[in-house]
Amino acid sequence: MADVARLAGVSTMTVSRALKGNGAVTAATRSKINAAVDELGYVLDLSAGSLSSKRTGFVSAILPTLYNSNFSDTVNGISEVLGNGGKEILFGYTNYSREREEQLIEAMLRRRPEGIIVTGGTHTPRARQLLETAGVPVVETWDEPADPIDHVVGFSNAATIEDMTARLYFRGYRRIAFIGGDSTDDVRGFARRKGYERAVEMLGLERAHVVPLGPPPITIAHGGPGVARLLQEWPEVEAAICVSDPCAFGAIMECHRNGWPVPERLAVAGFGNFELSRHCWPTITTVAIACTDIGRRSGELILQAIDGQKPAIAPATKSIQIPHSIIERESTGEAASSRKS
Amino acid sequence: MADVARLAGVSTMTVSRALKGNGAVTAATRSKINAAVDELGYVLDLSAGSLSSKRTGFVSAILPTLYNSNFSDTVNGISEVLGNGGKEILFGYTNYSREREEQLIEAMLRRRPEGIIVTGGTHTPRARQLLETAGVPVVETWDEPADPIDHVVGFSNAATIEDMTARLYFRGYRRIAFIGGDSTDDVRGFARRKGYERAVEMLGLERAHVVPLGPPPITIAHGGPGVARLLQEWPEVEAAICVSDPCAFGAIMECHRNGWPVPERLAVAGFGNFELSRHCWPTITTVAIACTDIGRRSGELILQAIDGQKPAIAPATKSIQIPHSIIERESTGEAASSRKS
DNA sequence: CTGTTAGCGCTTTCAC
DNA sequence: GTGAAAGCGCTAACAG
Repeated sequence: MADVARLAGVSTMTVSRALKGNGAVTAATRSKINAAVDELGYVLDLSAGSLSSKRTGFVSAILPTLYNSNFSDTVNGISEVLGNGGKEILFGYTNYSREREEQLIEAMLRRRPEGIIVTGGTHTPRARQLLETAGVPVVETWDEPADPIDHVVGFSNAATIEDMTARLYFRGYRRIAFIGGDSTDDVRGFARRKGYERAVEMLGLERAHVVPLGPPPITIAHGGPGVARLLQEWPEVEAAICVSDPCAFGAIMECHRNGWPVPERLAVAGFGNFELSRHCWPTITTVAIACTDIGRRSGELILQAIDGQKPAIAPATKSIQIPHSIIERESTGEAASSRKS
Repeated sequence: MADVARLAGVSTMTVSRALKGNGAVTAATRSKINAAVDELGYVLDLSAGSLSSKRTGFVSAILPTLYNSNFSDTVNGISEVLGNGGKEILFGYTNYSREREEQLIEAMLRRRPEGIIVTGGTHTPRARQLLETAGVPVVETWDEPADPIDHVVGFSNAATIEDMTARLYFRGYRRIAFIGGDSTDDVRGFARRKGYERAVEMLGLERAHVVPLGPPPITIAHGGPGVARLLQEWPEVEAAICVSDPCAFGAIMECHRNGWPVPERLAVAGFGNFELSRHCWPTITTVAIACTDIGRRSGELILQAIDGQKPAIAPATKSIQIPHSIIERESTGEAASSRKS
């Protein structure tokens, strides 16, 4: 920067102001500086700047996995808002491990993020403590933590599947099973299963049946074996709710393979409204969440909190509810009436 | 850090050494320091450290999209190797826009990465210049650039589809179409289409037929309309090679929907060996690339180059070829013989 | 094995 | 609108 200043015949301070755009610099000096910048191929060094300004321009975002377009949507939402706010995002993936999350949080804290977005409301004690004492706004997403650290942008995973179960009941299904959601490592899948069980109880259904799939990530590959096991364990089952759309898709493909018509032999529903489910044959009934909005709202909250910190008035902790909706498609269609008739 | 040093009764330099792990520090002083760190809840500030040491610990990785598990695999490979090498990764997504890539490169350069991994070998002139003058190792991946900037970890997209076309020919198919690959924005898809056309010519097939899908990203949604249009434009077609697996999947689902048996009425092949294709019904014939290896090798190259720079001997620019293989599955199975008989 | 000194490249703060 | 001085929090380099 000193070189640029010398070449432009000004001080480094003026160069700094010109490059940041906001500072008050004459058009003339500005163009001289730009010329010098171009000639030297100079690129501003933000790491030096952030040391001095005490604002790194980083926000951390920690998510479970790269391989889930629901989370990718959230990432997109975060990027969109924070990008416009001039922040860069440091992404980290936990692979559904709380220990890994703790490590990631610690690693990111070393980069002095101005805000932290995490997925879910359960963390290791140390992770929680790190987040609480980090001194920057924290947003927990995709869940409704019992005891929030700071801000929350989430929804009740249990409620979504309660709704789905009720909807299947409404369509005439009585023997409804759940595939997945047995591992506490997948906080959200676990909550969905709980929602299923609660709904079964409230609707007074004869039986709740859960097919365990083990620890996450649950992928397409889990659906086939899951549905095969379900039909063996409970041949009278009429409908299966899968912990997620990819799992539902795997289940449906297995049904095709075995000549079990969907939804006539077995209705299948998923979660997440993945692209897959819209184009699959049959199309898959699912729970739609505004995943991108989760990211956007989280980003907005962080941005506000960063700005808000300056007036020495800590902005009130916010909890934003993201709505969900049941999308009924072919995989649970007309079946109920036809099977009854 | 001064606080920690005071509490532990040592100098900041000793604290710095203890915290980096490598420095020579007595076990006794080290434990005193750790105690002080824990008591104060101190977390090292890497941005300050990197200013001083001139090593930021960052490596940039720029990819086309979040929504493609092939690239996610590459991201995973990069993370794996660079994580072990003590580097953090700054990810950026271009959404297949070269302008966006240029912006990303510039933004990342401001963070002084120690290495840059980009996807593909075509960049805007300015982007190319930025990469060339960045003074850090650059790896181009997923392609075989005609004029590489520095290192390359790639493969010939054209060759993969030449192979696929030849394989279909070998299986008896003669009327083979290609779906997608019409947009120059998708460098790799475009190359695949070129491979198809070359193969058609070399095999002396009667006709090359390409169904255009427009600019990327090409998703599942494109497959259905693509195949419908193909069968209308060229009813005699026997096999379709899709620019990617998701597209092939969409095509197959459309076939189901219309009662066109796959592969009996139309054989379908894809690219990328997505999880989808292994579990779909029918399973999808595809090109498998060692995507994770692309990431791993790129990471290794960067790591070597960073180390190598010190001995003042610039390490030779390397070009690593990633192999591909054709995986034949049900979507192109037995059809040829049966249709001939 | 530990401490001292200097300085990384920028921005803050204040003066003009 | 521009400049000078000081310092952000750490580590390189050297001395002991």
